[in-house]
Amino acid sequence: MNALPDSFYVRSDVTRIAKDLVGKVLVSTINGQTTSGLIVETEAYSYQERGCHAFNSRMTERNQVMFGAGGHAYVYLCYGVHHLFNVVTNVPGKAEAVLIRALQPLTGEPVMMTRMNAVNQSRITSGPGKLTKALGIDRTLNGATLRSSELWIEMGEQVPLKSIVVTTRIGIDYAGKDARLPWRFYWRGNEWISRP
DNA sequence: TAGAGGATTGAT
DNA sequence: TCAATCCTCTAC
Repeated sequence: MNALPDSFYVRSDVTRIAKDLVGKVLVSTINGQTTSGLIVETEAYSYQERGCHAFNSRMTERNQVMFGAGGHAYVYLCYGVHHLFNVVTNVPGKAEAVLIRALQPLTGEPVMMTRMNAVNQSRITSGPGKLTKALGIDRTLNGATLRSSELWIEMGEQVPLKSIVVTTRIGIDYAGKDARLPWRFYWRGNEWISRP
């Protein structure tokens, strides 16, 4: 394991971290089975905007992990069906996080395909709800450090800024004008992004 | 304590 | 276009 240091996560610019995470490698070892993938799509969330569960620094039982130190996992259940994985950033008290929306599989593809009940590996990690299932991530990892033996993020490829597309986030129409913030980032031309 | 709705997905 | 599915949050 060669996990990114806490200093990577404990920074004050969540959009910068979201951009920096594109090209990094997310690794899980669950029940002795290792799976990993290149991060190709992310979204940033901050207590300062309405798209975020912690808007206005409102802390609840669900989102309290976001109020802790950067470098931990925030995992929650969406629509009662899908687990979504976020990376908590910034210092304690400043609730910010980066949602990992899509991966390009690197290792453990057979394990992922089994978990996904898939006959081929096409698009098995192209979406926030899919990649958590493929990597075996669920709410038992909520609050876990990203320097644990089960879940961590490593250096991957250096992605030039011009290869990162900046656009608006998906599925947060309820956020009003904040839904138009250019806080979604993805690797230009990568076939594993969740949608164009 | 009841009721509404969601940072999605896959099938119709 | 729509149902699945259940946890969380809000209002009463």
